[in-house]
Amino acid sequence: MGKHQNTVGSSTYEKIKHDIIFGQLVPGSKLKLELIKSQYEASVSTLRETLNRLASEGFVLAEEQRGFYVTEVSQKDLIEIAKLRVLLECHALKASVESGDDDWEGNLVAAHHKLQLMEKKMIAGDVSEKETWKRYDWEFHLAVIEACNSKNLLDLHSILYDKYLRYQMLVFTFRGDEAAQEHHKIFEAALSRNGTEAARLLEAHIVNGLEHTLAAM
Amino acid sequence: MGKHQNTVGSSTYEKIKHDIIFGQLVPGSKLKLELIKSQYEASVSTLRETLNRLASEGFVLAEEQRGFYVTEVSQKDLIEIAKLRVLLECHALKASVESGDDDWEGNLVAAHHKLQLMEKKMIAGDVSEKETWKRYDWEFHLAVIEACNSKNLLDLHSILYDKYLRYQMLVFTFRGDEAAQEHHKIFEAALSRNGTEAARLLEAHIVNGLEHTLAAM
DNA sequence: AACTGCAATATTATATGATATTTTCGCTTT
DNA sequence: AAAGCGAAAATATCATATAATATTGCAGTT
Repeated sequence: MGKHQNTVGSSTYEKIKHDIIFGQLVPGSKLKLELIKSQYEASVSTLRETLNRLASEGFVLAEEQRGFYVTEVSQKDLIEIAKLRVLLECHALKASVESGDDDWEGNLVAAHHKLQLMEKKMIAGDVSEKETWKRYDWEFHLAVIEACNSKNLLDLHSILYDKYLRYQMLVFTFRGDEAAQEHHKIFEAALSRNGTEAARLLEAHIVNGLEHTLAAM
Repeated sequence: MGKHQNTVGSSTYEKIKHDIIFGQLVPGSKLKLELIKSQYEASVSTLRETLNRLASEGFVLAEEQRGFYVTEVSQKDLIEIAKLRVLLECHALKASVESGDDDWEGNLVAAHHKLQLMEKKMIAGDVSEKETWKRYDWEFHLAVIEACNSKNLLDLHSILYDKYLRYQMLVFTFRGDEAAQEHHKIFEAALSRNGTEAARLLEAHIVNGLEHTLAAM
């Protein structure tokens, strides 16, 4: 069967990135090679490859000859990231809404539907599936902008989304019904091809999330 | 004398990145580890660290278990990069012009002056210092946006600039007087704190460069 | 006694060569 | 042609050696 099996490298990459985003690895802490070697069951070389990748993306700080550290968090950094996300995601949204085809619409409807179901569960009090919710939120936001026709833009956005997510996870408190309604409005505006309005709503959505997170920091 | 000596890792990173940007390593070609090992005088592991970093930044394509390739070039990719550069650099410019202080002005004046001198030489026919010109062009563009107050934005811009530069180097033909005049106008508008006008000029500058490069591809 | 500078030591990061997997490619067979 | 089978080549991983940094302890000074 074509089940492509992962390399040690790619799976430790996923694990460490996950642990940084979800706060298992605390901001500013040192990633001593020998220590995380046992933690992640990989050799030093493999870990260094991983940490170098994460350093390029900004999740890890690589200090020449002094080792690796989990990137620090700060209010200033969060604000920068939120602003950049607004800039890139709104831009991508407008392009996407303009050129999205039927496949795009179908995918968007599906993503919104799944997210909505998940949000209903969470509003009802079931917070057990934090990670699944995160995935659906990501898939929805991606579905909206996916037809923007720029791989470069989608790649940059993906990293920014993860950095933003890290802050949300840091203070994890679900915005609940509010966020769900914002998603729904963005969805409707995008589907009716009103790019300007959808972008306005998306900006508000991100800024509200930012303020929510800042307040909890 | 605190001249901090470079690690093998960081210097091979610089070398390989340089060779990709300046076309010594041709787009699409395979980077066989044993082969480049002798070329760059580093061990396999060290090279893998480097190539992983470059893959994160998009200069190298890492194919799981199949090795590394110099990222392909295409007109579509160039257009995407130019558009993103416009989006990010113009945004940064406006923020920078609004909040730049006296240090910023001083630095900008110096950078513009040096660039201008270089451009005069090149217009006079001396194309020997391509790399120095590149550095001054970079320093000028950076000086303009440096006061934007967002490290995240500057980091993203830096990578985008290098990707754009790679295309310029690929077809290297100096735009000469035209580009020099555009730089000068951007400089004047920025210095007189006219952010909107400066952004308009910057966009035109990038788009003109794009068209020049596209035409030569 | 507290402080400074220096040397010895321990710890950690970096780099390498060797080994284990996996893929690629040419050859044979159907 | 297409599929199957190895040998050769390339990649991924590891354990270890080397080089750098941090820490400790001690002597000399105030």
